[in-house]
Amino acid sequence: MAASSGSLDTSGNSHPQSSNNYFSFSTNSSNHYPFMTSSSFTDLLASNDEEPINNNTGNSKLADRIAERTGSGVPKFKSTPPPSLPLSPPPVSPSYYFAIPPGLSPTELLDSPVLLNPSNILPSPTTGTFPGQGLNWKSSSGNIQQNVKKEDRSFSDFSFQPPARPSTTSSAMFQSSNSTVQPGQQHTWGFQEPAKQDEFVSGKSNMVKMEYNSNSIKSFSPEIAAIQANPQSNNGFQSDHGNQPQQYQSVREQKRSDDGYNWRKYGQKQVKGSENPRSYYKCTFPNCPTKKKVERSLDGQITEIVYKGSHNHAKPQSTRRSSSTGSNPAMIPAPNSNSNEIQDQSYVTHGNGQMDSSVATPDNSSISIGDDDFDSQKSKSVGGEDLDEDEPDAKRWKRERENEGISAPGSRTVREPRVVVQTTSDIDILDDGYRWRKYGQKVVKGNPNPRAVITTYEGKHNHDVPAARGSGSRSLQDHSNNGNNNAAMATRPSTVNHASNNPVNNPIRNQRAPPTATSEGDMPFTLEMLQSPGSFGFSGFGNLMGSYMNQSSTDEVLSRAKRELEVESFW
DNA sequence: GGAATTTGACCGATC
DNA sequence: GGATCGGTCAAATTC
Repeated sequence: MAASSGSLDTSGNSHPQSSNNYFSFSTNSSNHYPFMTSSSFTDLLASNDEEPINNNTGNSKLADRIAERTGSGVPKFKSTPPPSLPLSPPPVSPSYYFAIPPGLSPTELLDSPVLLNPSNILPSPTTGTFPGQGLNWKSSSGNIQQNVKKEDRSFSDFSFQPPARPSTTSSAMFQSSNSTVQPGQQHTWGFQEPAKQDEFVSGKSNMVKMEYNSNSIKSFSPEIAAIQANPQSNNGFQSDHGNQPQQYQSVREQKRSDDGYNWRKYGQKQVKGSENPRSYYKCTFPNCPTKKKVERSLDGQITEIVYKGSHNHAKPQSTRRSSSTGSNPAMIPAPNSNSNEIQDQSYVTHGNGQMDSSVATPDNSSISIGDDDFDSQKSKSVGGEDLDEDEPDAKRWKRERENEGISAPGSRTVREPRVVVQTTSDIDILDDGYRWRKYGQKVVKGNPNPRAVITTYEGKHNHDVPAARGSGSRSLQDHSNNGNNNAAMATRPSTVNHASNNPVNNPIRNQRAPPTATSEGDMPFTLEMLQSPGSFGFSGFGNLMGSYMNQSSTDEVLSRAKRELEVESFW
């Protein structure tokens, strides 16, 4: 099938054989899933040479446009071997990814309606808070002007904190600085070197001093935050402070979570289809049924977190964490504090200062970071000396990956961490006419847009669209059905937020195809969704929550797609 | 010595 | 009914 990553049919035609109809980076007809393969961003982008993204505009290739905009060319996660692994500076300055196109300020970007649709923002499954609230992201574009200043403040608050010294306490991560972002100012992205990381996600400065990461992490587990702030974080970026001795926490040191709860590891298993060991944790609170699964890459970085169940107790005081690891006061913000604007972005924080309310919701929510691409992909870090502690299997994995050319020695394949709150009952009828049970939602790490949504479609419907759906969706459906079923799948989603089309933000493009996906028809694919109707459609700032917008016509989709493509060129 | 982690074994679900 | 897999248990180990 023409399952293509992050695709949107902007041509109005459904060509099963032509995956590039859908904003796809997949241009190789023999490989419709480049992001699931060893292809690097560069490869993928380069592939546009053959089959440029079909935006019907004849625009320059994305890679070229990126290069034009940035002057730096397309980041080469794979093809450009890291100079010397973890301690070296990133091949491309993280700030590079924050290049704002001339004439467009961060504020303007944030003012994009796509950011502001609160209906699309789900509460944290563990905190019940709404990430967007913390950022004061407005739900109405009509107030943009009035709120510009406020937006600016919020933006700067969560994002562009100058790097503090590594020894700085984690509060730096969430400090609610009122400093104004200087457009041209260079900021590190939270690749802060952990002065010390004796907690899994300790509130160290590295944890979420992630100027860059804050965007993509703020709504999620601090584990993720820590991971992303980790110099070895999944983006393959490396610390700007790379001259410091490597002080990454050991596996054992990472056992504790700073999501505010205490967890006890009760098992670990190597799951099939993933090279990463999966650890099982239980909440240590008596009778609390909450569990979580954590997958780590071989270098110890979390690639996925799955929460199961909900806490039946308030978040414990941070006594243990305080004593054990130099707790991060900011991780448990004082209610209504200014810093909540940032802290709300983290699972461990909650603007209302209550955890109970939040923990009551998980069963009804489903939020994830990462997507099934990542679930199934095999990419892993293989280039780091982190592998010193690898077990034989890990070494084997490394060897296999190298043999497969997945990642050249010394290079790093990135993988997004994923947070999933498992759910037993979120069913919605979406605009594609089908009833969907939402089980996960992802944020692309490394994506400046914390709300970018990638919806992964897996398999294909074995039934018709349920009746009584809007004409718009029917339009899409009928249209999609003109092709084969597989192609139809690609067009069913009514929205596309191709945040992942952002070459900078598309680590998933490096992902390999899942081993279980043996046929095109069964291959999972992603559609990055445009967001709310009338949205700016800026992929880099798309609304994370709510993958589907209520558009009612294909034309509208196409129109947005075009706009989005235009915006995409910023990246 | 206690607490936490590790890890092999076991169990249930699914194919 | 057997194989496989994910999840859990619990003894051993580590800190």
